[in-house]
Amino acid sequence: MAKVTHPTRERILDAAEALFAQKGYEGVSVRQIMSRAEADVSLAYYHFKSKRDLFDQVMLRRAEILNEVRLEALDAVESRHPDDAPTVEEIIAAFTQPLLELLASDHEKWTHYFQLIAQVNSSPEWGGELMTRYFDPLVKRFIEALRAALPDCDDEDLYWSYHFLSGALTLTFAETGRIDNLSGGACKSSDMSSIKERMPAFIAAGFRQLCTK
Amino acid sequence: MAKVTHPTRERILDAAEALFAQKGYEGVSVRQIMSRAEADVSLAYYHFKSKRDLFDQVMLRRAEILNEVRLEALDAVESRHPDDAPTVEEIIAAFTQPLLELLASDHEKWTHYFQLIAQVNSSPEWGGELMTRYFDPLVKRFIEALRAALPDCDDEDLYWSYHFLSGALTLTFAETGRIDNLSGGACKSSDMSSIKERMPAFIAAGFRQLCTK
DNA sequence: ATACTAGTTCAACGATTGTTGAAATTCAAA
DNA sequence: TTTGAATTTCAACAATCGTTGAACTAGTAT
Repeated sequence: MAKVTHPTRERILDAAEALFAQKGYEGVSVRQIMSRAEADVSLAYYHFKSKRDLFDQVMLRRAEILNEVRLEALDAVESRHPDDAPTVEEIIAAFTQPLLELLASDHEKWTHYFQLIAQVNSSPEWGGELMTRYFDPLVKRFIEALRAALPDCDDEDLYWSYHFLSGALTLTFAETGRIDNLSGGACKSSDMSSIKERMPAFIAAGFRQLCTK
Repeated sequence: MAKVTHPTRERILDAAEALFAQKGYEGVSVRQIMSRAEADVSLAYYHFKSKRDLFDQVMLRRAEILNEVRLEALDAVESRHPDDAPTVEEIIAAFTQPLLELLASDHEKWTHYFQLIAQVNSSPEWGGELMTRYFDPLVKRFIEALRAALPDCDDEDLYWSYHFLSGALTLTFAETGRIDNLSGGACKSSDMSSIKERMPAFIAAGFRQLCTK
């Protein structure tokens, strides 16, 4: 299933991903990317149409993987409930747990990607369009699952709840070091087990509060 | 109390704020800023030391105001509870309500500022340091108030809960249009009364879930 | 050996970047 | 009216930007 892609192309994507995540799209030059990829500048324009195309391919590469594993996780939860609906916690966990597993498989690269996503998500220029383009079909499936777990919930409450989830999630996985500073070291951005224990519970409680009764 | 500042300086700050919010620090040139401010390029370096200094002053200008009004809101809530502790909802509302009031006073400029904050907050390069620099003292006061409202809560749960709040809050006030797209128009990013009704309830429920017992 | 293609290198383009020094202007104080 | 400081304009600097065309190499198929 894994596509056969050129190794140089992958190196360029990795370098671009890391640098875009750190400094943002405009904060990085094609030359910096190609220097990190240890390849000539013009190779960027052999493998990609433009800087913007390179950025889009960075976004797309892991979005496909992420959507796939999240979908599997949701399917798994639903097949465990052939009759009744899964709980809110189970659905939220199916939404977040795959991120933790991907991080465990290759922390560095996936961290870069999640940092990039966090910045894209909160950018007024790109947030609305790009997140929609890459993640909407999957997100809509999750929202449908949540609707089933929360009968009598109206759409507005559901969408706003998901929006709050989205903000909390993207910031948390961006590992900005903010919580490390704020807590004086008591909490660590990179402490994934802390996140796993707390985020689904916190978010599920919010959903229930807003979407019940 | 309002400082006497040069009108040109304010115009530059407004222009920079709007453009930084839209395209990010590196996505905007000093020339673009000064063009929007309708002033000569070199005036930027008369009123500010550098592009980076201009950025810092953009951040600082409204941070001072924001910290002030939030502190007043927290004081007001606490003085309404001379004996017992305020509820979690009241504290969260004191944290979010001032943003709504500032938006009501000058929607355009404060929206730009909140968009900027959202991007800074989720940037791995700046998020940790800048948010700490500009908002830590106030945030720590809110966390102390929350601790009083949530006895037996340990620090880790408290800090992680605040972190989730921070992500949800900054994304929501960035008005990226994401929820408009996702909901097919059922929800609007700019619908402040929807936010007012839902965010404190959602967040407070999360705090209680994590920080109770 | 020849031809062809995919991959790579080198050098350069016009445009734009942040920044600066000096000259010109404005305007209140002396 | 003259002085002097605050503000603004103009022109330019070296550096870097995204992008491109032409030449070169490597490897495969004829």
